This record gives sequence, C-alpha cells and structure tokens, in this order.
Amino acid sequence: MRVSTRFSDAIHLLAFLKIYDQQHLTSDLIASSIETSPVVVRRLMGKLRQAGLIKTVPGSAQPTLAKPLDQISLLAIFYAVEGDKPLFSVDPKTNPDCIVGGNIQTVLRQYYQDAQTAAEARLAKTSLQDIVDNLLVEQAKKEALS
Amino acid sequence: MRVSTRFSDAIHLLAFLKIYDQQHLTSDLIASSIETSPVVVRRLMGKLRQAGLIKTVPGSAQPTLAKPLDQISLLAIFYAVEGDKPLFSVDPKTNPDCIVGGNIQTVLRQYYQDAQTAAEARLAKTSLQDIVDNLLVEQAKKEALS
DNA sequence: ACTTCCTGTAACTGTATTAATTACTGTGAT
DNA sequence: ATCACAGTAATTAATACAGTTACAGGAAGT
Repeated sequence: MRVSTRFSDAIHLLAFLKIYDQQHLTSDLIASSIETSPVVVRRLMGKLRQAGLIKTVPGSAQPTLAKPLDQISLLAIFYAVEGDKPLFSVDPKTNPDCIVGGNIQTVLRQYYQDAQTAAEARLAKTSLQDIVDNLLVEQAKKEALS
Repeated sequence: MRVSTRFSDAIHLLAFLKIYDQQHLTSDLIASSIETSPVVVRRLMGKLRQAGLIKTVPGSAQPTLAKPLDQISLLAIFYAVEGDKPLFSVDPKTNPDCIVGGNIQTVLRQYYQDAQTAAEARLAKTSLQDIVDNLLVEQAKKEALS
C-alpha cells in the first residue's frame, strides 16, 4: 500500500484556500495550482466538507476553511481523504489449517496497527499552520535568490 | 499509498521457513499456506535472498533463514520487498508559479519523512522471533478452546 | 427574470500497479 | 537418465486512481 496523492492534494487545496483568500475561488483556479482537473478538486472538497474542514456553497465560488489553521492537523486531513484504509494490508485469506496461515492475520494486525499509530501520531503533531508557515518561508528563500 | 500484501506474505514466508523447518520445503508447499501461486513465492524468495535474509539453492527444495530469528526485523523485511517506495507520495508536478504549487513538495517531503520514520522505528523494534512466538501463542489458544 | 458562472455528482475512459498464470531454462536428487 | 524443483521472463487479469465528459441545480450579475 501506498498513499495516493489525494492526501498531498488535499493539503495543497487547504493551504491554497488560506493563502489565496479572496472572493472568487473556483475549482478551476485551484485545479490550475495542483495541476489536476476541476472535478478532482471538487471531489476532494466534498470529502473535506463531509469531514467538517471546509464550508462550501454550491454555485458560489467561495469555499472557506471551517476552523482556524492551527486546529486542522495533517491527521484530520488524512482521515478525511483516506479514511479507514490501513497503511499496511494483510492477506485476507490464508490457509487456516496451517500454524502460520491460521494465525498470521491476528498477529500482524497488532504490529501493523502499532506502526500506523506511530505515523499518525506524527501527522497529528503538524497543523496546516505549520504547512502554510513553511510554504511562505520557502517562497521567501526563492525570492531572496532571484 | 498503501503497502501491498507482499510485505505480509514475506513475513508469512519467513515464519513458515522457521516453523516448518524440514528437508522438503517446496515453493508449492509454501504457496499453499499463503494461498497464492508458487511463482509469487519464488519471486518473494528472490527478493529476500538478495536482501540476505534467506539462502536458497536452485533445484533443491531447501530454503533456509540466513540469520537468527531475533536478528531479522520487520523493517529489514519491509525494505527487502518494498524497498525504496515511500509510504506517502507527493504530487510530482504542481504549478511552479504559485506560492503553494511551487513549494508544497519541499515542505511535505519533510513531514512525510518524519511520519514514515516513526512507522519504521516501530517496525524495527519487532523481530521475526516476536512474530513466531505470537503465532505459537495464538495457535495454543485455539487448541485450548477445541 | 434571464443569462452566465459555478458546484456537486455520476458515468465512463485511460493508465499504472499488482497478482496470477504460463512457459521455459537450468540445477539438484535419486 | 529421469524427475522434481528453483529462477525468471512474458502474458493476462483484476483493481485502484486520476482524468474526462456530461448534466442538474444553486448563486450572482445584469
């Protein structure tokens, strides 16, 4: 397994909402920053809205963040777009008549959960505020060099 | 992102080598425990051999672990079969003329690396010895109930 | 009110990844 | 010498994503 770019794109989208906070923010404009299609953006916004991270009004081009930046963690975004799917997947069916095949799922699940929890704890420590701060720092570095 | 069942299957395979340590261990027999095809097993064994975790001799049905159980960590197995691929992937190309699009990869890579490292640290703490021990405990539980 | 722009979704397509299958070469064991 | 098996390439099949098209309905400007 492997996490799709949905997670990255969702973070991108939310940061974009903050940094380009203006009246007219269409899915087309956001899509041009992510370099994807507006439909993908709208689908992402659907998930983020369901998770209570943004507010949108159909027809109006005015999506807004539903919470302060520092109260949106990367983990919340991860759950919003990747949901329940575990990072590590166990083989759903193995030979039950074998000491290994009959018990491996039970055993692995526990260790996999530990590993995933460790990663999630790290994601929980970072907020959108950190991301936006870093984006602006990186941008300033570039401008200083040009 | 998401880790394929290769990782689980590789752990399964190695545990099987230990628990059914006998003269005649064909890829067919191992495959019947994982419930996959013998070719998949041989491919997995190829990667595990390259990583120095097992020893095999073509033609002989006698794969063996190359190290003591407690010196094979889940992380070593993970690297052997999943290698370089990161858990979280960043969108390879976003709009460079945008504050977000032009800097998001740099920023995310850092936080993604932290999260992955946290997960890997957890995998490093668990050895095949732990897995085999747990498999036998689970098996004993089952037998106690029957 | 009417027109235009936009969102929210469904349906379909293209593509990449993974596992399964087939087939072959070459080594080991008897 | 024969049989069993490993190693590996090539093909097929299944699945998951992202991209595209299409359209119904809401919002905004005139």
